[in-house]
Amino acid sequence: MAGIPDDILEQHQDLITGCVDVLPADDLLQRLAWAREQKRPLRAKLGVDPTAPDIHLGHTVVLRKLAQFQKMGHIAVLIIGDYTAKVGDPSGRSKLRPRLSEEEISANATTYVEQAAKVLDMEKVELVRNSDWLSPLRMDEVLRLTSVTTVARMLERDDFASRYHNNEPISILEFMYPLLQGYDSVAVKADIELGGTDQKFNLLMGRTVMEAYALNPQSIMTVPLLVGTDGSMKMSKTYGNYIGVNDEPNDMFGKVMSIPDDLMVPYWTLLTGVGHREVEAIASRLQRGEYHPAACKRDLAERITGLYYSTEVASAARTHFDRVFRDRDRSVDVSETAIPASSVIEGKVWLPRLLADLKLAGSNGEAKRLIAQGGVRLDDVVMKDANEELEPGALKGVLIQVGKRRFLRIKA
RNA sequence: GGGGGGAUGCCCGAGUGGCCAAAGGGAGCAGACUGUAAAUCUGUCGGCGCUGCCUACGGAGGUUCAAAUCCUCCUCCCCCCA
Repeated sequence: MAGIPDDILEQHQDLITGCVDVLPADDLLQRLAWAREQKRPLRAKLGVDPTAPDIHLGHTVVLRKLAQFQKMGHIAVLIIGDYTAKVGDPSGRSKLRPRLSEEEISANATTYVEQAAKVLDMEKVELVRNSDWLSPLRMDEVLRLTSVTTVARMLERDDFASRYHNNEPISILEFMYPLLQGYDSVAVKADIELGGTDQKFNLLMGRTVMEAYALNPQSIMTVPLLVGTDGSMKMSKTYGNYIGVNDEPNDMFGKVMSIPDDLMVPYWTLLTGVGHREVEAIASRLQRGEYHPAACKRDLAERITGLYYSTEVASAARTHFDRVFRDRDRSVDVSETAIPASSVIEGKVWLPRLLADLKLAGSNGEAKRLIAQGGVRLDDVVMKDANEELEPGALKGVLIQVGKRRFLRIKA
């Protein structure tokens, strides 16, 4: 690349690390160089629909990418899709999305911004809502939008195509979504739009729309979808395989520890902000057996926890984890509770009911199964009899353990 | 507008009158093992103090000793033709 300064090349390398697509080829590099020459920052757009109240680490992957632009002096344009949330993005969906109410959307938007602040410098973010420009659109403008593409092109898209072929519903409304998202790019005059790989179609549609509006079509960058703690499906609250940015430190640490080993390197790459050279070093040391997987995962968990809390808290979470799970030290801070009145019948406490009442089991039946499987301990003694009747007095101060990680102490 | 197909447990998906609380897989949970809440293996997986009872196979009725399975109507979805 003649005439492009080394530090721009280095910035470019940093930006594309972790990305799946950066299109068109070299466009980003040209823009970075141009921005340098013109002393004008680029406008990097990220649109998010406030469809869920909590954000998890999966959402932070693209936020971190946006934050990188921000750190390089470019403008992070964060669009809250309060209008598009009502339409519902069909991306990756096999079903129609439920439409959200205004109240839900606005509440979600608020918490989203709060949580995004853990990754982005919100002081410098250009924060806008797309209802500002989408809501007043006139019908003739909408029709102009619908004419920029064709049904055939819409149906090229994977999720539409598969739904179409699997006899699953696609509403016309859903066709509007990519067009509206593209119109957002027109409204904010985006140089670059970021998104997950599932957004590729929408991002490319943004280029089509921008062209139709006589704007220089944006560059697009996609980041991988983060695989959740189960190791197979994308991280999502509905799959229950997520790590929330608001999770308690011990929980966050523990959840990272529960990921399959194969996920360690992707997590280092996408979630830690650690440079790509360092990640490569970690990966090769792991592969050569110079870095113990358990140690690597602890370091990862500590690193991630530290990004959302202080390094002291993260280190405490590590110590806590080691004591409770590795060293099986039961004596650490376990919450205390009284015996619920509903558990005491005729002066006796029937163990399965107690476990169910304390939410340590979903039902009496489940509690009985847990006992039968040897998963219930009272003060470290495995309980074997599901019909155990206990005196309330004898339970005072007793540590109840269900499975490996659920503990509760009865108040003395 | 006409014709045809479909809706099953958290998810996917078998089941076309009794042996069905419903195969199989996934997720979840537990145990063993360990490097950890990885991996692997085993068990479990609607509720009820449970050799039985209750609730459940889109919704409401009906037939039958007996219905996820048959009939009627309704809701929603898909396909084909126009």
